[in-house]
Amino acid sequence: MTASPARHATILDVAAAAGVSKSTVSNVIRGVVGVSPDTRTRVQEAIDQLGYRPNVLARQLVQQRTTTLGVVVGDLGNPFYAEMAKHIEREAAGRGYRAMFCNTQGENEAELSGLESLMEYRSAGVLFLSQPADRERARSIVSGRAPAVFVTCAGDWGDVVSADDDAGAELATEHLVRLGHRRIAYFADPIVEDSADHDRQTGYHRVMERAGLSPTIFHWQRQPGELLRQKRDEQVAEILRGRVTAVFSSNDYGAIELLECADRLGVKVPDDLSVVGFDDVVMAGLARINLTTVRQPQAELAGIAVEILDARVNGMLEGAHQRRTLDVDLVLRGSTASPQP
Amino acid sequence: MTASPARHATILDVAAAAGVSKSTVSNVIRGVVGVSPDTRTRVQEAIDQLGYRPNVLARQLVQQRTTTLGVVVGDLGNPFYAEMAKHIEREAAGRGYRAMFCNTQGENEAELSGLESLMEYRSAGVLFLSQPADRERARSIVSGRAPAVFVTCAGDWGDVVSADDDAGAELATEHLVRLGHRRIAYFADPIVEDSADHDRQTGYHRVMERAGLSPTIFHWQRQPGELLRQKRDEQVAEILRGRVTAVFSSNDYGAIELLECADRLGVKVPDDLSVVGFDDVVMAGLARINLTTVRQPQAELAGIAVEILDARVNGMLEGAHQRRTLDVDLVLRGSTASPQP
DNA sequence: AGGCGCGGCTGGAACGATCCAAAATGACAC
DNA sequence: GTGTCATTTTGGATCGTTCCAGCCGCGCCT
Repeated sequence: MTASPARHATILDVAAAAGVSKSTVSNVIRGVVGVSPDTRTRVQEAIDQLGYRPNVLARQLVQQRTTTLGVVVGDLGNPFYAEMAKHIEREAAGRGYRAMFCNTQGENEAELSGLESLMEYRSAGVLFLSQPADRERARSIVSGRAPAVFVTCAGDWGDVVSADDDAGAELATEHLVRLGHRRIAYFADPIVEDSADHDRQTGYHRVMERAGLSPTIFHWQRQPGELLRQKRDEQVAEILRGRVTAVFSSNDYGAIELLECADRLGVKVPDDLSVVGFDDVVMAGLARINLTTVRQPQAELAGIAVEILDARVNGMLEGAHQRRTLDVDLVLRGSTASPQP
Repeated sequence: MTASPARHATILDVAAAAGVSKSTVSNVIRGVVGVSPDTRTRVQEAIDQLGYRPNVLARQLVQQRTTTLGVVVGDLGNPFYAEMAKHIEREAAGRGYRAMFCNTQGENEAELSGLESLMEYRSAGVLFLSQPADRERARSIVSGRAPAVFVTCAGDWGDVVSADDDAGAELATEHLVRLGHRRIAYFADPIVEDSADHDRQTGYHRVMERAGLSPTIFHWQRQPGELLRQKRDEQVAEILRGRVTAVFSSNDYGAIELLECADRLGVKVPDDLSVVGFDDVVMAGLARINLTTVRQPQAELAGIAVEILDARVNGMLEGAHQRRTLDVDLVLRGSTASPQP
């Protein structure tokens, strides 16, 4: 049970063992027609006996194409991205791709070097789960080398698959307006200035205007480490002092953060404050969180994204970038109610 | 802005552009000494101008080793695994590896084909984040081809990096005993029969015995789809009828599940029922969850796992399998209290 | 002047597959 | 026995690198 020599059998080893040429072994592996049944079984036996596994590197080198999908994700620790990553991995595997993840943690450096690395691996395509921070450089690294698909984020140099952020924001904001709220704030995401946020903000603005209400945009402050919690509480206390009675958060992550602050500050949800999120991560459905939110069809988003990327890779889809927008639903839970008089 | 030809420049293109041989370009790329500064800058300019990126496939083919780490994970949707995946990706990237994830969703088929695929990619090593279901076949696919490291799970054919599950279970159970609980149940994980679960169960048993209490083991039933919630509630109601006042769950995921059931059944935590988890996922620290749990040092686990794998890959670590066990802490939160009289 | 050493550069042989054109084989008709 | 044709099988070129042995030119020592 010592360390192994890690010696892999090659196609030549198999050929020798089966008494045929490497080409014949190759034909068997690839399942081409025109190999006699007799030879086929003989080769197959040699393969099994040697535990031969074709070297994908060599194959991809000669074929000039890979089955590697690069996935750039901002934070796998964020449940929404983790869930999306899961779906994407499954979809990719289902179509014969392997997913290579780059978790950038919002660091520009990590993102760019990750992308370069993905290109060096000759990834067949790149999937962005979060908007690249330095979009010009990201573009110059990828564009012209691999097709890109942006999932739930913006990108003007690739296909875009996203939920209907604008409509979702309308649903959420209208819900709050109908409940009778007048001072409704929008909590933007601090980490990325992405299009999802932008479109949600647009939807929010439109509904507010229609209802004759004045919008309030709130940005979480980015603070490192220990100060974070206290700082956030201060921020939230500040905004609540403005007698805001309802908040629409750009995403569930922020909404849950807000619920935390509210709990610490002794603000009752939904009695003193209504909160609506966006994403519908699994956690939002927990009885203890019970967050009213806008559901994004995660599995469908992942499925369509990989489908489009696959089509691009195989040249089945040429020309202008696609933009697919999926419908969203408002999921009513316990974090919203009519304001107290 | 049309679809691109996806043509990559090769080392020969660079050589031609710089007026040198491919070998010289290769020397520049690899940063070997013995290239004149003049030539170096000329080559570098050609590289920049052509946007040349070395083809990792070709390099790895000739070098007979890759910088790809395969990561097998049961469920990226599970926060604990997602968080571990994040740390592992970061550690791997820090050491120059790229992580290829296989998310198996507990399906044996997906696991084995994923492993075979990882071997076809000639992954330098394989990291198991969840115990392989079919360990014999998993072993036969990987063993002798790539070193394996098992993180927070069992494996007798590779290095093991895990938290001190036994001691953690003791901490958790002792905590409940000290609070005055007599009927303390252990909730095992349904999905994997893994060593983490096993060791935690052992620690639980020991403490129970020492305290002269009789152990109760509870297994979540695996039920697909809609029946799930109702079925679980029934199960939990059943166990509570046995006048259990405290539960130690094999992991946070299950503990949070249990909190859910308790909420639905109108059982008050911690008044009617104390709950202790294991892992300390981020979610456990939310005020709304507020779960007393055993903290696993996730980042350290990931760091050491990748470090060991790296050492194996580079032949710096030969011979017997290592077993590293990291200390854990009990994190006291609000889900535990003395039993009501 | 000739030999030596050395820094700088280069050509060619791998690596392990694919894939195509061509060769081998065999069956069958004449 | 020879020619034709379909079916199998094969050799060799190729993909883009690394890496090693060897080459070239130049300055220096004797």
